[in-house]
Amino acid sequence: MPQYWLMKSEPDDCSIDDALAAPQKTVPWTGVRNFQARNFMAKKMQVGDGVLFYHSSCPQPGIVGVARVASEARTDPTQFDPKSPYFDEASKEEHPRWVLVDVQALRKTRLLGLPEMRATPALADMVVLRRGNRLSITPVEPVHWHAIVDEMLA
DNA sequence: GCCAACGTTGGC
DNA sequence: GCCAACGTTGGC
Repeated sequence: MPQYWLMKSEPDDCSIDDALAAPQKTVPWTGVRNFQARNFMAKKMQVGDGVLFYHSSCPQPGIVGVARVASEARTDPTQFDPKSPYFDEASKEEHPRWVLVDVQALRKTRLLGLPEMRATPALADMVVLRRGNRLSITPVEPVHWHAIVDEMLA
């Protein structure tokens, strides 16, 4: 069964346009430093899963594209790089703490902004809309995936 | 810049 | 194992 995910990226760091411009339209999803989000990648994601590409921490937060999980989880090399903002001193090479998956952008969509998401009854109980949610990766129910993707790709 | 909300750390 | 302090996320 395919599963669906919403993945947040700061567009200053990696926007949907950046992902589409990358080789094979594929970018390594570096920098996840939250155990719950990590566990989604390490234990739940499968190649081919659908991804809603979300821009966060920007003037117009919201869904901006559709992507797919393009690799199994593997070690995130930035945790070992002292010059990286994602460096984790406590993570040892023989026991890496953080993983990433590759994400392949499929296409850009119109902006489905956060206010519009909140105003859409069919999306009311999406995990990402729950009060106080800060997870950078959240599972998406099939009903929500289809409500969004069917309309945006129509 | 502010602040709500949540995660992590560390003392006990 | 509890919980206060601190740090981070992310919308506004």
